[in-house]
Amino acid sequence: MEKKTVKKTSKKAPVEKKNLEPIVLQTLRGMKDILPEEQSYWEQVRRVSERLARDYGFSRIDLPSVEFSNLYVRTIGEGTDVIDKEMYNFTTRGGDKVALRPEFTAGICRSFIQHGMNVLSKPVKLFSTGPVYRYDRPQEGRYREHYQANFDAFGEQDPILDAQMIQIAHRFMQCLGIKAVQIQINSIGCPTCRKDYLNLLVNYFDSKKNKLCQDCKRRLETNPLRILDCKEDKCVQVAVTAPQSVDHLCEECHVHFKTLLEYLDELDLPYTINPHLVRGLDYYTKTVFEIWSGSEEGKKFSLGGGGRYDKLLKNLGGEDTPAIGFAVGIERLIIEMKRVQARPYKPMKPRVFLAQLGNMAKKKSLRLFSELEKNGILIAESFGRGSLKSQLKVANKLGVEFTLILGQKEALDGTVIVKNMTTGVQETVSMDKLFDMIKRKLKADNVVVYHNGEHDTHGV
RNA sequence: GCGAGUAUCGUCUAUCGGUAAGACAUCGGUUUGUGGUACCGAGAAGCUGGGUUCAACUCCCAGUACUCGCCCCA
Repeated sequence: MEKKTVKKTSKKAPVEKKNLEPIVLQTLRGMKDILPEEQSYWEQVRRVSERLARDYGFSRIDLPSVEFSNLYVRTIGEGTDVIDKEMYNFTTRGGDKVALRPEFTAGICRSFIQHGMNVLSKPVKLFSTGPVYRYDRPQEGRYREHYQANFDAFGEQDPILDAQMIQIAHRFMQCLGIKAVQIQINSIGCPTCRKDYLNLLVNYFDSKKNKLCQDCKRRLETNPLRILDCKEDKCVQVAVTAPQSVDHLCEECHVHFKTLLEYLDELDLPYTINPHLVRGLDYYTKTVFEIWSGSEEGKKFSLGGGGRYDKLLKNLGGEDTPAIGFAVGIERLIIEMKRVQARPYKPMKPRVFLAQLGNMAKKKSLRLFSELEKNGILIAESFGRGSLKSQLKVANKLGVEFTLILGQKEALDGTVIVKNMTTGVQETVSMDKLFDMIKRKLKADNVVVYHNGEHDTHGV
């Protein structure tokens, strides 16, 4: 057998071969590993989102992370930051211009049309979750790759759907233990009434042009709605007295909004009408909303948002289909969960540990483990360890209630030692009685006190 | 895209222009088939690249990453 001298590896110069660039052992900027210790939060979000999706009648759909760039450009709109500054665009080897999805809705609309979902009974409710990508400057709660949970409903224009969507978003937060949220809501009308409103707005801002910041002077040309959303002091001043879209809705949009508010009142959902809420994507019509974290004072940030996009399907070449949707940012939910000390998901912990000693027992223990697993007994092990002592240490740290000890002697006799980790009492039982005994003991459930009085509080 | 700050073992934190220290965690041991404590031991770090210097982890510059603010958004 050849002996190898194991060279000490260093993360600085991992590759010694010539002509190879050193591997950078680091995530890309704005991208993050979701490590095991974080998973209890993620699991909780997954469980809540999947349950709500099911309960509110949404079918799951999973789409590629990559689509033709122009799908996003056409839906989200040129002139938006998402498209102009934040898209992960690239060209494939075949020459296709594609992009990593910056959001879900565009792809879902594409899929809806492509697969003729317009023939399904309405509303067609679709739930999706996964990573989305924006090439942005990372900071807390903002990553270049981040996860969203996304809900869309197609084919129903009744504002009751708007109300239900907001209800789901709100329930989502509640179920995660995030109680203090604000629902911000606005209506930006349909293309018809928005056109008139925009004229009014442009006239208004034009008359106060010299009081606006540089960006907003530009926005006057490109995207006047966004001036309402500007955080510059002077622009805020000007925007306060600007005409509001809710005051200039056409009859239909007005009724829609009014009815929605009635539904929300009926649901006892507290909302704030925010005439400056405009959202950064061009496809919205009528209802737009966001869910903000936090109470009155303190920092607020958007946990999720969405709105109606009644014209988008038609614009993409599909049948004229009203639709509404929203997305929540999972990383942001988790930040908020931690802030309010919400409970993450607690996975089942093994209550039995299997220790082995000696070659023969080691072989047998592999099978025994598997038999226990097949019998639904969640069990831990540390097969790689040699000494019984070190295995018991692990067992102790895991906080199990029983340890099964399988040694040379037991392996020969067809028995196993069952050790109560609380009392230290142990007994030898024959293999064929083992499963019943374990099950009985675990059901007894009277073992809660640890022998040093300490509770294992691996909460996270 | 703009502005500010930060960068030392896996984590947290020291020190120093001249050999980088500790705590937690990890692994091993304290007579070999028995866990909590204690004791002993081991492994483990100066983000990268330049410059100043006899000498740089320390000072300077650049890059990178992270954090914060703005923009925007989830």
